[in-house]
Amino acid sequence: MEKYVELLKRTQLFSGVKDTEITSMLHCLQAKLLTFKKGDYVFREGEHIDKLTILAEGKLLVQRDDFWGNRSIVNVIRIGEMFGEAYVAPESGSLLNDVIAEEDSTVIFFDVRRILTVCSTACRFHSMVVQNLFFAISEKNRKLVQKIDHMSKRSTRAKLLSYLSEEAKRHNNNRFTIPFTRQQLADFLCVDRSAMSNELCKMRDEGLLQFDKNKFILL
Amino acid sequence: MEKYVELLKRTQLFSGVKDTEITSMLHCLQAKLLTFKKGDYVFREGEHIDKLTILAEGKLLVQRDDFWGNRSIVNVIRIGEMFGEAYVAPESGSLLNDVIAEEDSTVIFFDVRRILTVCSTACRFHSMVVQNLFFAISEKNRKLVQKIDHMSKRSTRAKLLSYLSEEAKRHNNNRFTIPFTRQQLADFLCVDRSAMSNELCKMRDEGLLQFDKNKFILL
DNA sequence: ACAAGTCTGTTGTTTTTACAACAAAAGGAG
DNA sequence: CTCCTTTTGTTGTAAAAACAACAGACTTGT
Repeated sequence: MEKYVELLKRTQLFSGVKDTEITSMLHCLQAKLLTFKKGDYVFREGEHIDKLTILAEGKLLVQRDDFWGNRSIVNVIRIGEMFGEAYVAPESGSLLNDVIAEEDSTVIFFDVRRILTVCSTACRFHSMVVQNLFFAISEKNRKLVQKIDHMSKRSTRAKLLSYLSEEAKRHNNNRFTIPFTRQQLADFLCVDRSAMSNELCKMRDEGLLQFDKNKFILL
Repeated sequence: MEKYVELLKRTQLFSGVKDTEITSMLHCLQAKLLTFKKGDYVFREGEHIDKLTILAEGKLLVQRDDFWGNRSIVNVIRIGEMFGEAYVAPESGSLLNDVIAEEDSTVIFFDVRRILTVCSTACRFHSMVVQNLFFAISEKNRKLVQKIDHMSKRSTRAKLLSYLSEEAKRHNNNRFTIPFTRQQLADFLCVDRSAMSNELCKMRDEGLLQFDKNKFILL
């Protein structure tokens, strides 16, 4: 656990909290470390969760398979990112998605109740963490709206352009790497993989962009 | 303003706060009342907002028109509901959507900075409001994921079924009224109106549901 | 009550997407 | 290195959605 203090220091949740304070908060929040093999479920849809998690190693996908077997990827959790913020609130209902390890992963679990119930004596920085959590949920909220914006586009091409240009903007660079395989990108944008692959190649042939695997260049 | 204390008492933000305390908080948060005619912009995409708002009268739509003129409705704000929570955080960037009065509307504006900076002396219930705000953002987050879930469905029919069955579940009743005209529902689900209208009628003919205007019955 | 405008359902046509199937390329395990 | 699996691009066909255009029902304002 101690080895992840450096990582935690750079996360949104512990932003501005010092090493020694993080160490004491790990106890206060009853932090636990769990590992998952590729393909393992971290959470299942329908579960009632009372844990906030930060990813220490690997990669997670927040996704959902519907009745017809179509998969929809809602979000990717990368190292240092969080999952479960939206379920910190009491009466937040059951989880709407599966969370699955896309690679062998290590996840830090925090006790939710310990976060909201400020322990004034032990952790002076508890309130700062609560505020960080607040801003984190706020930011995830805006990201979800952005995703809705991509998905709202009518054609596969428009969805791709919307997503890719946002990634370019986010990286401040027209060269960037996406965290998806083709199938995953299709599941993220909710379109058919082969149709999307086709569209990507057309766009490349038209000189709109270049790509190699999951490295893209917008032109 | 005083006439809306009863309304505010029943909102998520002021849940658990007494009348007299709400009255004093209205000053503390520099509450201001503004009215909008049908079609007026309450906020515009790209704006930097520093106000939290609660709708007192009318109806608002959170929407966005893309390059090709396709409109996407992200959310409806009904009386007592809130907009702007996700932009309370500093550095939350510019607004991603337009907010438009769908009917003549009255909106209460609160100063965001006053909400986050707890004034310990004046308002004992300030911290409760902050917590309420926290839970509200959290809930909106989950609602956005639900919307993504509807939109992720591949066919118009599946999108409709996903949306309508959630509404039925939310109302605890297979009879319910939706807050949309056909065009708006189409914009909300990001599909073509006529195709959707067609699909609705097919579903009715197959005995899956009944409808009259925006009243629906699932069978 | 009337006229103008909006909303809804309906139809036919065009375009796009989904689906299925396969081959080539890349990556991994033994 | 070789075999096996996964990923990606490609194609043809079937299905679905978008688009356009219009008529009737319903609203709204005068």
